[in-house]
Amino acid sequence: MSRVLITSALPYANGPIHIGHLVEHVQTDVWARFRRLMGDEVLHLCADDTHGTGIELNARKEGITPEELVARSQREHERDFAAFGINFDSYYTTNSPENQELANLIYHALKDGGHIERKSSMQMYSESLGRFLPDRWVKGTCPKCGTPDQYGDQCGNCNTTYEPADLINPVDAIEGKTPVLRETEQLYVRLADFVGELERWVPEGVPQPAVRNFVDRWMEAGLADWCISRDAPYFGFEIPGETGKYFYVWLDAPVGYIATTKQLCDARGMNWRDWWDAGSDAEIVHVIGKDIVYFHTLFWPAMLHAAGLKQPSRVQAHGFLTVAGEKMSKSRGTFIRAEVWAEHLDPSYLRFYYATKLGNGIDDMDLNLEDFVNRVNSDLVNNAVNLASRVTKFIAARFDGQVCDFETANHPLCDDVASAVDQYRALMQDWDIRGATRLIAELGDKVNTYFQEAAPWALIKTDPAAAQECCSAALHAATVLMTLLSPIVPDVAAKYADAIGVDVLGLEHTSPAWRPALVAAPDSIISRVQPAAVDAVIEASKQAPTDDAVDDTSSADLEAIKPEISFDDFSKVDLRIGKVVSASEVEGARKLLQLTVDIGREINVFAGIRQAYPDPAVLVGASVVVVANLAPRKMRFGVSEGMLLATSAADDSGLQLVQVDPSALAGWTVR
RNA sequence: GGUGAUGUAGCUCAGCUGGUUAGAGCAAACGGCUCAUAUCCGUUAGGUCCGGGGUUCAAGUCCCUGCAUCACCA
Repeated sequence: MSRVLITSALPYANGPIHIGHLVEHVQTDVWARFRRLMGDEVLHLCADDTHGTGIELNARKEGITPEELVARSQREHERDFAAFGINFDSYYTTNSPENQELANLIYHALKDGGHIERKSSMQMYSESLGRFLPDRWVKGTCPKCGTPDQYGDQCGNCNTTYEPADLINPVDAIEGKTPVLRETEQLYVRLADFVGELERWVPEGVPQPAVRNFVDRWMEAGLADWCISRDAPYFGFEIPGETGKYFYVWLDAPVGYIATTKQLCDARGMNWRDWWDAGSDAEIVHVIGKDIVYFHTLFWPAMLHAAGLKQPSRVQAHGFLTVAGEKMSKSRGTFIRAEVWAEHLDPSYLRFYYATKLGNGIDDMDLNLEDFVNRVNSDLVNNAVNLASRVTKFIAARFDGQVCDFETANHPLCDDVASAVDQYRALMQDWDIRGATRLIAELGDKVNTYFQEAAPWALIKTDPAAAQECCSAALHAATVLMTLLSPIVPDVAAKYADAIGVDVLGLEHTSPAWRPALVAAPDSIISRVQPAAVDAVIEASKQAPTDDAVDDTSSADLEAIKPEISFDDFSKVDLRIGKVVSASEVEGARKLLQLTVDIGREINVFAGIRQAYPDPAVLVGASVVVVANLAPRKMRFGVSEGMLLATSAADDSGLQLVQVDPSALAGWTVR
């Protein structure tokens, strides 16, 4: 038996859990349950990440204290994870005494080891706010390409990185006032001190080739010093021995893994050091998104090493979630909160679907809604669940719930079943959850085929004993199937277990020698996904882009106003009301729609709005605004004789045509 | 801009260190069963393995190059 401590990255306490978070937590939970199934001792831990300027700012926006914000967030997060069957041994918070104590411990170890350095630098300071400004609180014109309204760390247009002070005409993003430069002294960890140690650790702790690639490149480029302090005011832990300095949130966030262990161990009368001391025999596994690989493969192992604590046995990274091939979007209704999903759709559906897509790589994963419905209905409900249902019901109805012995040697099923268990273990151990799911589906096919060909409903008329043997073998296979499925969809497995009189399915139930005492017909285990329910989730998730006060990207992402023009310039543009006569997709063009528009005469227009109007027919009859005197433009598909006014956010999300009241007639002038 | 990943059937993906005729599931068409949640079984059809070069007796697989998509940048 091994001991495994496994974590997901700590969700930031300033927003709701959404289906993107769940990719990670489902993956972690499936794996933790898998290890438990294999008989290992498992601690599955997580916590809210609660510090930093983001929390402070959001609390201020809402008029509550950071502590109140953080407490509410934790309640909501715990509720959402529980709804999805994420089975934490503890879900704690980084804003805890244990975390402060352990952060201090690690800091002292770094300091005593001579790895902390002081450096002073000039930083942007707002006199009216009385604080230094984080990079993204400063905006101004890019010093390289001249694009206005860029953040203080990187230009969104030319991607140049720079310091906030390099911006032309910098202003703070809160009040719009001009900040001053002021000298400040900060603490840095000399990460380069740990190069030797990291070179040793990385090959064992970072087994995924694609991730290893990243890390090796960073190591080759050289490790820069890491700034771990922030000036007051800051929501976080004050640095011992300093005045007005706080730990940067990324210093104490991963320490939350240990703090949560300590809190749990204290409650259970265990010692956290049994898990985290350098000599511990426990496996420590961190599941993270690929965006935070740097922290978990360089900073974190270095910190742990300095403090004489155990480094991760494995850092397991995953890609991001897209929905329908695109980033989650509030306006498209694909920014789906866990809470909203659970209101309309069974969480097991999502767990299963993610399992069919989670491999060992860091490729992004797409939630394709049509594929989702097909996959869940065919592979889970029709294949596996229906199999469990048909076999148990048959035995309950025809054999009074009794199974009998059957010959396992040379049985058409038994070898396949046994080898499936072995393959499953190997695939899961290597984080190929998708492979394991495929294996389960294949096994389901085999058992269904066996049952179909053995046809016990016919056989029972001539040879009831043989029919019972065949059903008993099928039940054995179905039990194995449900056991292998249990880490992925525990609720489904639990209902099956109930039908065969078992508390929790375990490895012992996968033996062909095991017999249930009595087989009952199960209650409806899980029903098929209703496509209408999927539509309802999307509908319920749609919101205006500016609707969400918690999201800080709203006003910040507006495009800059263009240079001034004269009235004469403006009056050169002839805008007319147009009525859409017809609209259709353009063969071979991904973004274009072809429209015929009546502006007093009919013109042909190509518009790059297909993504916003997947069904062009809805546009017919719409009253739109057309630039009527734009020079015709020859495109690959024909000539475009006008342009339609449209609006969208800076990143093209929320794209829509500008439409006017239908009482305006075709050809009217817009002025 | 730097770096990484991906591109195989309508969809989602397998194809290990190069080796018969490129596979599976779903979706489609047809046939069969009736124990089961209209489920299950069988058959058929579906591919310029992103494009262009190259190495090799042999390339989806290796090398170069181009294109497209996605991501990360402490």
